[in-house]
This record gives sequence, C-alpha cells and structure tokens, in this order.
Amino acid sequence: MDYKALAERLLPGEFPALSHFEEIYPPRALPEGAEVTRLAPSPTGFIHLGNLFAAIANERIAHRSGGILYLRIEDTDLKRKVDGAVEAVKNALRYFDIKFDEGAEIGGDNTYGPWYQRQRAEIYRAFVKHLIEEGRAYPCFCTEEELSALREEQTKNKQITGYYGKYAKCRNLSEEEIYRNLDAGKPFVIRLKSMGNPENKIRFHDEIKGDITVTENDQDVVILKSDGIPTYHFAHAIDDHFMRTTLVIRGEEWLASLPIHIELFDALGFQRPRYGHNCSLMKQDGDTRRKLSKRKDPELSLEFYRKEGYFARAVKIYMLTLLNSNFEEWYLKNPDAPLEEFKFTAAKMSKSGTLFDLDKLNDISKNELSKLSEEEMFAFLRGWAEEYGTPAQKNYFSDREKTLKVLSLCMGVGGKKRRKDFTTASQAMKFISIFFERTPREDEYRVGGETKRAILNGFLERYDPADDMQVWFSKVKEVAAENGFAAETKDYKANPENYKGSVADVAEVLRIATTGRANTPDLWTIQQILGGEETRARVQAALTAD
RNA sequence: GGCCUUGUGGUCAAGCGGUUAAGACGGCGCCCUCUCACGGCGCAAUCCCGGGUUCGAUUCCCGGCAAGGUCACCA
Repeated sequence: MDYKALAERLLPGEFPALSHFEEIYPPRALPEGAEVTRLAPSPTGFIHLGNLFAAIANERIAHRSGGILYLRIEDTDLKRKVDGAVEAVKNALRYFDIKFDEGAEIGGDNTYGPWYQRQRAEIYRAFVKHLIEEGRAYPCFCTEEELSALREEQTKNKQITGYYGKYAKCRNLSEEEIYRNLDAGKPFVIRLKSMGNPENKIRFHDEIKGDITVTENDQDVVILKSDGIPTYHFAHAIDDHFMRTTLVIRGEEWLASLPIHIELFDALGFQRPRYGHNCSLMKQDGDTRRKLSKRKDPELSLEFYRKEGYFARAVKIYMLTLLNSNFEEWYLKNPDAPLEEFKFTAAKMSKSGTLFDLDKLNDISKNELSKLSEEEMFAFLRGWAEEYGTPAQKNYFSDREKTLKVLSLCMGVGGKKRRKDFTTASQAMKFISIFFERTPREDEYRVGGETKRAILNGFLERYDPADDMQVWFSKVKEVAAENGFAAETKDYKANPENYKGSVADVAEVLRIATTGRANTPDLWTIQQILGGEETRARVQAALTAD
C-alpha cells in the first residue's frame, strides 16, 4: 500500500516538516530539577474542588522547583464549550492564590502557545499525516451504529469491548476499498494502528502511586475525529511534548488510559513526561463512598465556598493537608511560616481516595479566621457582605469604629481570647448582627412571668452605663439575691434547694432581653457597645413584650 | 465481566520486621466559668480476612475479599 499517497489524500496539502516544530518549541532553558506542570481544563467554566485539588498540587510542585505552571485549554470538544469559561477558571483559581506563569489569557511568555487546542490543529494534523505515511495510522469508516453494534456483540460474547485485533476491521481494508469509501464521500476518523499486546505487562513508575503495572495497549484508538480535531489522547501527547511538560499530575481516572498514552508517545518518537495520578475526593453516600459529583454535591462547587464565606486560605490549607500527608504536622510546628516554605512533594501525596470531611475544613476555618487582625477581619467580612450580604448586612460596615470595636471586644479578634465558633463570613455576620439590628428572639426565657419582670425591673432601676464591669456585675448579683436566686454560683451548687436558681439564670434573662440569645459574649461589654439608651430600650421592650 | 489502583480508629493519617501502634478532626467526660466561646485535662475507638516466611509480622510473599477507577469520534 502506498501510505504516502493515502496520507496525501486524507490530509492534503503542505505541512511544515516535523523538525520545524522541534525548532520553534525548543526544550526549555530551566535549571536542573525544575518542573514544568500544567492545568488543562476543558472550557466548561465549571471549576470544582477536584480541579482546585489538582491545581494546588501542580502549582506547588512547579514553583517549589523553580519551574513553570501553565494553563492550557482543552477545547477539542465543542459541546463542552461555555462562553467566559476561561475567565471563570482564572478568577476562581486566583481567589485561591494559584498563579500561572504562562498560558491562555495569562500574558506571560508565549513561546509555547497557542494555548487553545483548537488553534493547534495544524500541528496535530502534521503529525497525524506523518503517522499515516509510516503506516502507523489508518482511516476508519465505521459508523456509530456499527461501533455500538460491535460493542453489544462483544459484551454478549463476554469479549473485551473496543476496536482492536480482529474487530478492527478498517485496519485491514484494501487500498481499493479505502479509495472507494473516500470517493463515495464517506466520513472517516483516523485511528492509531496499535502494535501492543495486553499480555505484556510494563513496570511503570508513577510519581504518586509508586511502581505500578501497566498493560500494553492494543486498542486502535481514534486520534483524529471526523471533524479533523484530535481526541484528548493525541492532543495530550503532542501538547505535553511541545510545551515541554516534565510532570503531569492528573486525576487517577486517567490511569486507565495511560497505556494509550505510552504507545502514542512511543509511536511519535517523543520522550514521555513523568506522571503522577492523584486520588479523587470522595463523599460518603449511604453506606458506600463515591467520587464527589457536581450534580449531587453543592460543596464540590468552588462557588459554594465563596457564597458561604469560607476563607480562601482555610480551604487551601485543608486541600494541602489532604494532598500531602506531612503537611498538617509541619503546619502545626510552623503556624506562622509562609505556606510556600512547605516542601511539597508528589511522593507524599495520598494514594487512596479521601473522604471529603467538612468538619475538618470547618475546624481549619475557625483557626485561620481566629488569626486575623481586626483590620483583616473587617476587610474579609466587608468583602463578603458586599458580594453576598443583605442590604442590612452591607450597612454593618458604615460605622467603621463601632464595627472594629465589636470585632475586637466581642469576637476577640486581634486579642488573646478569640472566639472560634464561626467558620465562615456568613456565620460571623450573624454573630455580630445583634449590634446592628434588633434581630428576632432566638431563645426562649427559662425564667418567666413575674420573676422575669422583677429581674428586668430590678436591673433597670440600678443600671448605669457608666458602671465598670465589677460594679455592673455586683448589681446583677443584688438583683439575683432580691429575687431568691443565689448571688454566688458556689452557694447555689452547695444548696440548690435553697434557691430558685443562680446568678447565671438571672444573667440569662438579661442576656435574652438585650440580645435575643441565651449564649453571647460578655453581656456588660455588649451593653457598653450598644450604649445606655439602646440597652434600656431593649430591656424595656422585653418587659412589655410577653 | 476484563484491566488497573487502594485497603491502619467514624474521618484524614504517621509508622514499613520487635512501638504502650504517633498526631489532627469528630464523639464523650471533667476543670475553668454569669451563659456561650476560648483554654486545660482525660476517655473510648484502628492495623480487611486466610495462609505462609520469620524467634517475631500492621510492616515481606501468596491467595481471597471489599472499595474505587476505567473500558466513547468526552475530557
């Protein structure tokens, strides 16, 4: 068979010599050990936790080693394309502090572009043509119907499904048949003529999983689709070769197609990059666990974390603790060191699927938020409120001084006794709402009726906003004693039968009256911030309410 | 079903021939305390199963089992 003529018929026209591409995409001049990694999303615009997970790993490895992280857009499938997707991806990743050095819409060095695969058609086609000339690729005229019929038959006969060996019927088409099909205008794809044998096992070193066994590929996979665009597999081989990727960190769902990629790199005469296949994030679903799915799990969407007001750094730290098993210990020992100093390695990445644990994330969030200064917390909360808050919440930030006071005195921000009971901006906003709005009462009075009124009245009679905490509290104790409550908790504990309750119960009445909640920070401080007038008004309102 | 990967407390996990089998989250209890929170102390809970190898296996080998992934002109 005249492969040269066939190649010309299939992909007519002049293509640059293959060496041309080697020249325009030369090996990168990087120091020894520098890794070139990439993120290669398809432009669906939906970037999720799994993407972030891989993104952080790729970013850390590249930048730890003094290498390059670039962004490539895998837009070979038109059906997946969504407008504005690249912007969305970049924004989401910027929020988590992932910085690219090169790539689509990045504006760095453009030597290795273009970064959209659709714009690289010429390169792919040149190599496909070359493969055909060498007899390593051939046209296939099978229709989708034929292919699915084949699959059905194989399944029925318990054969391995796919286009291989004796089932690869277009592989053995005569020259005459090929040209007849072509003349008839039949659409075709180009398939790789596989030389592999699945009986052969290859030892392969995966940077994450260690030494693994790979079965040789024998599938005649499609490399060029009927629209003239390559499949992922082929584009991967070409792009990662010419973009000079050294290390491919990708999800373990790709492990199964590794044999294809190995054969493709060999057929093309390219040196392969190293690979690391990372585990996926799982979720407990009933009594089984499964991959996080974007349809069922809102927490997979990065947007979820922004809406809830998670602190970006906390999410990143959680990802890091899952990603590198020794990160958590390091962070415990170096709480103030920049995250960049952690020695991130592919070898320390987890081999097995990890269950996404919201409790753990929440714990990290509390700790991270508790490290912020008043100014930082102010900026963080205001930023969230501006984007997601109610009009009333946006207004919490109009009196800067008051808000700062609330943050430092009642949330302990910037001080030693910090509260750690809110994990997100939205929770923190709810927490401080009592200072800015008369929120509906959330907790019921446990002491009611006459006693409650007597307590409230007793308090009002004595209340003086100028009192310091000691004086204020001794007055509360007086109110307690006057109404049959123990002024000292110890007395109550010793002889509970002598009292209606303790000063704690009295304080609770006052607390609910002023804030609507049974659990709050120190009441005296709250009343100080609210001011005498507002405090009186609220207690008065509670007196007449019910 | 074939192929590949993975199996240490509920979760994330360290350990990789001899350990009282770290640590963190969560749970429970106690202390502190005007409530909550913070903080402190403590408790319960783990080596998938069966065979080997070995004086000795969580660690090594074999065989099961279970879970996950994948078998497209999607990536």
